Amino acid sequence: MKKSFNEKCFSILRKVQRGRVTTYKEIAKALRCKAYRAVGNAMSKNPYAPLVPCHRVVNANGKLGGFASGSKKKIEMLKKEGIVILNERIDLERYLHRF
DNA sequence: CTAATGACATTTG
DNA sequence: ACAAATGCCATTA
Repeated sequence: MKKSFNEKCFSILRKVQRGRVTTYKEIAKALRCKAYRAVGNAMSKNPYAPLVPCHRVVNANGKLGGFASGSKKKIEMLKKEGIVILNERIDLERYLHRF
């Protein structure tokens, strides 16, 4: 059985190491699609909660985006991983993971 | 199959 | 620079 779109997203996101982030667009690009919307949807479902670091996924403009347990929580987690967040924003130039 | 939805992105004011 | 409007894609009802 072929992998669903979300499972592909998870496979990619799973590669993102600690202290690093990615964007919905980057994931879509890795899939050779423009379905960043669908990627976000997949994350919201996220059946592989601890296995997939969905909190390391942010918006393309460096903003946080959303999070099931609250954006606040997301910020805390990222900060704990060593990521510097300024004004609820992330320096993508520095932390963006490239596939 | 058609319509509605959402953890987005880009363009416009 | 910020806020609102428009466009996009896959999933779900």
